[in-house]
Amino acid sequence: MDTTQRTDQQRSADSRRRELLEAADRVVLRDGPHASMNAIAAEAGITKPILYRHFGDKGGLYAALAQRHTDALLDSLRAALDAPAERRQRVEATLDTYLAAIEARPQVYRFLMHPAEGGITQGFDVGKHSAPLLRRMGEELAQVIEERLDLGPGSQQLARVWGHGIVGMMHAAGDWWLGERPCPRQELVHSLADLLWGRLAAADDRTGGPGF
Amino acid sequence: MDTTQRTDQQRSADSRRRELLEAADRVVLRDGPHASMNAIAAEAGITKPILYRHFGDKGGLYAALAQRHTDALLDSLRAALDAPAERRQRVEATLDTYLAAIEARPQVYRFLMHPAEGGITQGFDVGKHSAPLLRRMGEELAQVIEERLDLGPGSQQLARVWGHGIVGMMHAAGDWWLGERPCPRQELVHSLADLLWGRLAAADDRTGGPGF
DNA sequence: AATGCGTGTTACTTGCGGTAACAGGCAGTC
DNA sequence: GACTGCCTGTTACCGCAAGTAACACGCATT
Repeated sequence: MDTTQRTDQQRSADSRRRELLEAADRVVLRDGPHASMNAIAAEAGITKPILYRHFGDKGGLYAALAQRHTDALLDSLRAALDAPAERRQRVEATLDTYLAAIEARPQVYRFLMHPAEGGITQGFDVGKHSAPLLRRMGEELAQVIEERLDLGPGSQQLARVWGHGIVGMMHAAGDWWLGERPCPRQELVHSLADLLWGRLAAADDRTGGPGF
Repeated sequence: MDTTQRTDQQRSADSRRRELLEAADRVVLRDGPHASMNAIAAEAGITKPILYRHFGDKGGLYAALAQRHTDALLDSLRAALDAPAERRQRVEATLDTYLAAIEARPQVYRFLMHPAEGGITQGFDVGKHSAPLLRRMGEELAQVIEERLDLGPGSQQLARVWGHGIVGMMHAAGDWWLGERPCPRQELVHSLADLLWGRLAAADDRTGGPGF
């Protein structure tokens, strides 16, 4: 009766959305975040208004697109973070997972980090302007840190600061590395882990006066 | 007469640019990075083509605008970094300077971090998509680290990784903090410095299994 | 047969970046 | 004094992309 019919229609509606998202994905990965709605519609074999009916506006489409990739990346990172190993091993594995991901698919990475080119964000939200991916990674890492480490009083606050800070470190270093490729990935991972392991504080001053 | 006239005209040519930049500054700070060229021209009391004659395109205007603010911020950071004090004191002072700056003028901060909304960047430059401010801060910090610290072999590479990494940490944590204001600035500074001082590596596992 | 409803279309509006093409003031030159 | 170049300024336009009616077909339900 209605149920079967409705289910069919529902599924068609859902899978249509998927198809549209995949078409959008192809276009965005080919043309960059500046891909026009017309281009995406053409790739999907349809016209603009359908996209707008499904996703509201360009921001909605881009948000849906970003969520897919963000979810996928976060899953990999969680796996690396949950592996049974020493703490430093886990940190390095997580860094390496992230860097391998952005190395393998730089276009996806670039798209995820520049969501604002799609969504308008008219209200001038000071702060919170970072890519949602960064925020989500920061919060996830904060949660893991707070669960596993004994940081004394104020541990929750501290864990969140560290979560966002470490993610930012990873992001900025990765972005720079991706642009200049100054060293192999493993070396970058090791250098960053060294930084987190306090080698900055432990280093000796250079000869001549009080050091940095 | 001639001289005064000529001087007037010359200075008008030079300072015209400054006036336009200041008008653009007002509009961007009021309306956000989405300010239109028409709006900027109106604020300056002129019309669009003049802006284009002075700055080429919107990206040029925004670049000129960004450079002013970036230079100013970098000057403050250099001052904090060069102050005569212990290493940890300097690190904290630099973090605090940066955070105080973004706290005091969040609109400037937001504008500096979103340059891509102005310039088109059609060619899909993977990597190098970060705000120029981040890159410049990273490079400056790398230079200071390499000058002052004895890091053994590969010190230059390591210093650059750390420079960009630390800047990214500061940026991401600052962005998150600016959005949520979960704690006073001084506490954030202290937490980040602790992170750089290896407290992550030194922390004990929480009871129950191998820690993070 | 008639009624919704979901899917699709064409054709339009609005707004922005960017660009001619033209108009006036004010040097210096014959 | 008239002529030429240059700088500043204008109006009016092009192209393009986001977003929106308004209309049209297919198809199950009544």
